[in-house]
Amino acid sequence: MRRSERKREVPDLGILSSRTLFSVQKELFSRLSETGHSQVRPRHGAVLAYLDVEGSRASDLAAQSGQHKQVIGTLVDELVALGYVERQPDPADRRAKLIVPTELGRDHMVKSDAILVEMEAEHARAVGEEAYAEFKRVFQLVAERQTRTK
Amino acid sequence: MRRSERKREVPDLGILSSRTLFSVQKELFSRLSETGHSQVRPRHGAVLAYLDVEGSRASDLAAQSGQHKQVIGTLVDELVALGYVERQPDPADRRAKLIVPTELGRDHMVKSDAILVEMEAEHARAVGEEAYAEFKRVFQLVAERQTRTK
DNA sequence: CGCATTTAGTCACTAATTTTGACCGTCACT
DNA sequence: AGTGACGGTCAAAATTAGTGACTAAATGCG
Repeated sequence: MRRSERKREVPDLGILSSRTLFSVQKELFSRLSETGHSQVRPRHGAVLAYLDVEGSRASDLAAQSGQHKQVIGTLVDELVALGYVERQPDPADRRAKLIVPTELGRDHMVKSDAILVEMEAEHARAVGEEAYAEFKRVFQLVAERQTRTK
Repeated sequence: MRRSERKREVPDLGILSSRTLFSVQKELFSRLSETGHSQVRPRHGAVLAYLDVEGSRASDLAAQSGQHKQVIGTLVDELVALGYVERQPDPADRRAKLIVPTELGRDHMVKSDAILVEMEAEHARAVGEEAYAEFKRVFQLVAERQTRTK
């Protein structure tokens, strides 16, 4: 059997992750753009995906998303311009600034969380609720292990 | 519970895929560079991951990797310069060219396949062989479903 | 306290990557 | 022969990623 064929029939962990990631992103942002968030692109996910309603620090977002803090900086600039977040001084640390979602930003967060939940619910329905729950459980373990041993 | 905390404890499918993809890539290419393939970067994976020993067409690689064919073109240029692949005319279609791995390219392919297998074997050992096999089975279904409904 | 070190964030710059549109030659079908 | 689709490349624009240096504030320590 050809290698390309084998990769198609028995994809490795990297291929599965990559295919899943990019098609999840594609569906998510295409559906978000239908609900009024057409200006936000996947890369803004590094901020919006981890943002707290109470506000988050840029360096926390950098750590969680795995991006450099300079990247977070420009993403926040763009999201400020689009009206999704605001920069506020952090009362606990005068060096830091809190990135706080606006009403629009909170709407985006709520909707994208809901779309993700819905997408996963459809998969669960298709493969079986129990099988999907077990899949998520093991996936989380694998992701943690893999991240650690990098 | 804060949203960022919840995302950490119960990551969604996109977050899990992204974390897994990037740490798999990081480990794979760092180990490859220790075995003499230090010039090859993750993005070349779009070509090398799906390449057949018999040679593959650029447009097949584009379709399988999800990249534009222009991207495949530049990746192939770089891999040719590095001595990993050659362009040969496709006997079956005079428009097309076959991307064929050289000896060096085949070595890369064999080694990266082996490293991936090894990495997965370690996960399987940690979470249980059976659980891991079931995880892979469901992951493949989910990836297929997700790719289809994009 | 006073000094060195670390941390949060930004600025400015450079390199790399992705995306677009047009283009040529070949194929498949009529 | 004529037409539309396909395989691949070129060139340019737009987006994204990576570096080094810098300010201000917090932290640690003698």
